Amino acid sequence: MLNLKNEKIPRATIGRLSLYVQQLEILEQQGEKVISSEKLAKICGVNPSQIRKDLAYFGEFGVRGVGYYIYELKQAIKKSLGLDRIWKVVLVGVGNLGRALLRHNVLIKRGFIVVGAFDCDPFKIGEEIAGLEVMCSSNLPQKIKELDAEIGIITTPQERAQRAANYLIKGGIKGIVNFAPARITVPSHIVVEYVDFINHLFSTAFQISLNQAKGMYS
Amino acid sequence: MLNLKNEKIPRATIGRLSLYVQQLEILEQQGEKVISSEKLAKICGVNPSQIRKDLAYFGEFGVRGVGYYIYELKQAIKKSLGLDRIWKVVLVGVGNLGRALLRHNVLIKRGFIVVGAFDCDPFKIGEEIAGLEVMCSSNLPQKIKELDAEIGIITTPQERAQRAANYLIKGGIKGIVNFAPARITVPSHIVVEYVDFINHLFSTAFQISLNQAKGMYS
DNA sequence: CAGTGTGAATATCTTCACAGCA
DNA sequence: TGCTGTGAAGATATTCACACTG
Repeated sequence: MLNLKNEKIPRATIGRLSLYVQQLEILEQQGEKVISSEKLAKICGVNPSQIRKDLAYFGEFGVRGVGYYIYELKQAIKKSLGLDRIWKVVLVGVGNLGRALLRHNVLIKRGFIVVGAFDCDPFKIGEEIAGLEVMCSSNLPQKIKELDAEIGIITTPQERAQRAANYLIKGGIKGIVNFAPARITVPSHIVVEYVDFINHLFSTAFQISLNQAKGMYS
Repeated sequence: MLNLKNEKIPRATIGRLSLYVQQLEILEQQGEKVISSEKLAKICGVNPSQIRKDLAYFGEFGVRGVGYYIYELKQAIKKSLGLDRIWKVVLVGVGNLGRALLRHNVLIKRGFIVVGAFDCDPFKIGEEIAGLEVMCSSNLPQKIKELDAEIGIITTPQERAQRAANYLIKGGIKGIVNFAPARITVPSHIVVEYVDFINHLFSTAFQISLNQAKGMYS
């Protein structure tokens, strides 16, 4: 159950909370118990007030004069984001990227369990990857209900992304994370997030070009 | 060579330009020649003025009363971003994700050629993936120079990200795209971009939880 | 007294609205 | 006439600065 003040939360805040959770987990592993917004800010590369503001959307988790108890803060953030439970996910498109995600333990580590893998290529159907048998995409609508999945990950090529989305929608999916370089159209009650890592390469290349133009490497 | 007005470009603009390029390429494949900011906006899911403003940072590419010539616009954006050439990239960390990126043709399609793959695991060194022989990470500093790479992609586990970064820095890398869930410290003249797709899953889960709290599915 | 929580100030980003050009 | 390019307005996001508290 979400517990939040009835302000709306900036998109950017959500992205950072994810970062905080990850860094808090690392600190926890290192045996740290308490951290100040200033130190956490340094680790995350953001401004300390930013952190305090971000957290304030959800409640008061800190102790004045002390800081934040790491374990409690992590739990509080996860609860605030609705991450205090397992989310069932189906993945559509078992290419290189899809396989990597299926085998990547980061999903399960963060509470996302892939309960079904789908592809439309007959050569891939039946193959077993990371303990899952690849199923035919056209079974998606029915399987989503059977498997009780709420989130769909699309890792198809660009031209098949919309079709994958259509299957997911028909199955009653609640949210889609789209790794394909294509916009998709969905009913407004379905959440869509786009993951586009090429733009980070573009951005890096651009910034390097800027530095070069400034004569930084000459 | 970059050609831009000497304003500074919003970060968010760069991210969208990447999106425009991809959509323009799709339109081009579909045989379209001209497009208005309004139509492109609809395709990209943004506001038309946004597109015009984004483009205005780099010059005047449109024709009033007509729109934008797709091919010319795409070229102009790529040139503006410094993407009118091939960028040589090295990849460090040949796990599931690293392999997927090496085999993923999207990199080369966008002008990024991986010229070297590195790992510190003796079992992986020597293995051939996508035509590249995996080399020992400790050779990075020397190899980066030999191969003339400018961008490093880090796909190691979290705890080895900083070491990978150190090797890259020693080799004189100009930019780093870090897929590992860890912040890294680098000298200020080196560009760093973080790719964190877990945050999109977090964000999706959170928004679904919000919808549920609003009783949207009840 | 160290460090949170927060209103107020600033900076940044987005959208509007319309002048101006093909 | 239709659509771009752009200043001005509006909306968001970030940072500052300090009152407040354990």
